[in-house]
Amino acid sequence: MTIRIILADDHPIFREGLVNSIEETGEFEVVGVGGSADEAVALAFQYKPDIALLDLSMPGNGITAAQRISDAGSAGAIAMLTVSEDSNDVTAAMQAGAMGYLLKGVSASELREVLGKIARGEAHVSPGLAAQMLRVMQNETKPPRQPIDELTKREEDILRGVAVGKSNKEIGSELNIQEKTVKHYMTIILGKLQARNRVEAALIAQEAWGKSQS
Amino acid sequence: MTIRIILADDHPIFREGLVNSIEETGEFEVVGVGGSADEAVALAFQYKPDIALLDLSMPGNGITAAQRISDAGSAGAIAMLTVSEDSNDVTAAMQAGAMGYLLKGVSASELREVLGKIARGEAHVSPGLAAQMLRVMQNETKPPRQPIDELTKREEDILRGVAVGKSNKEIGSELNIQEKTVKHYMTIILGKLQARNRVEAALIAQEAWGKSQS
DNA sequence: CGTGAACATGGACTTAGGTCCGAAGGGCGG
DNA sequence: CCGCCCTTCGGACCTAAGTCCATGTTCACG
Repeated sequence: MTIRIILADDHPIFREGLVNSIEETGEFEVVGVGGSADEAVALAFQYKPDIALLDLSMPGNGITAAQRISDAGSAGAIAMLTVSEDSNDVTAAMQAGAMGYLLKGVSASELREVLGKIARGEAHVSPGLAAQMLRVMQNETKPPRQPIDELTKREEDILRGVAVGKSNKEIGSELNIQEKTVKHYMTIILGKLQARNRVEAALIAQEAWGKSQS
Repeated sequence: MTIRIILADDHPIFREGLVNSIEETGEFEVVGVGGSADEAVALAFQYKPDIALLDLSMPGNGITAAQRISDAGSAGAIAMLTVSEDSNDVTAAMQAGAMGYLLKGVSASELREVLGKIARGEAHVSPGLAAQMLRVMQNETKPPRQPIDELTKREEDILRGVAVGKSNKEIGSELNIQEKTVKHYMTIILGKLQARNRVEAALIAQEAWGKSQS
């Protein structure tokens, strides 16, 4: 009983190497080969493979293909194949229904081993990537708290004006408050940001918020 | 008379596909296969191939390998193979002695055609990449002239102080000039940059010179 | 040699920025 | 109800920033 696989990758030479690597022990059979997301979805629908092995970055987007195949229930399992070690890609792939995520640098035997696991229902991510994902998830749950995050809504409104070089008078006019009030807020803002003057505050703002809208 | 080739790529599956693609018509013979820059250099030295086909981004850097093989005269010609369409990579590869630059998405027949040209002494870059390189080179010979580039040395000194939030007095002290002189220069700088105040000038400076040294 | 550019400074003055004290209204939570 | 925070504003005042007029020296170039 062979494990039936469809695969989709837009690099012909790699695809050929892949087919050979997968089939060389007779344990797996590649029943369909495509070069884009659309072809992958059609092949999955047509062949109902045990595993759909998809390139992450092919035309039409591998993750989109994974999502569509998963939604349609057209494959027993989905695995992604890519050079990307970006944990965002891994997360996105898993959320799209992939049971596995493999790097293109794997050897043929390792690839077959992982495919076997996936066919048995086990999820797989390269160990290095799994550790990286864990680190990223931990960092994301504890975003660093900057002084600029402690500003009130009004204070932020005013700093945004300062960050693009506007005078207190101009800011007051825009926000319909007195220049005097803007000054008052600036004193508070400078204190919170530990900035000595508005230039420093503007630079801090730009650093934190990205490019100013010049 | 077959064309003898060594190839180096750190992805085993791709490498296998590559060997098969190259050898399938009998016109080429892969005499050596490696996975890193060092292996490529050693193989070239050992086999003196007609063509060394190198992956740009393998361990030890494909461009470095190309340079070493070219310096040693160990191969008739060098060709790079990569996913990168970055024209800086193309330029670097060519400067390292590569006669060809191919994208990994090429078909097997196209690959063989290009290898044949290279073996005959013709250089080859994918047409799209060649056009992109031309555009980049044209842009580089005519760098856009920014107002900030029109500042005198002294004006720039002063703007650098302003760009990190320093007062005129502080800048004067650092540069051993009067605050009065700094003010004078600021008037000129603001005029040249068409900035209304020092905050705008600081933002322009940061935009042009990158991050301020906070 | 004459001229222009770059660098430096003074005077006088106005506007902008920032600080600190004070006051008040509204909303929210204990 | 009370305290706290947010928002808004006034007064008084001092320093910083910016402008414009003027002057002078040095250096490089035609």
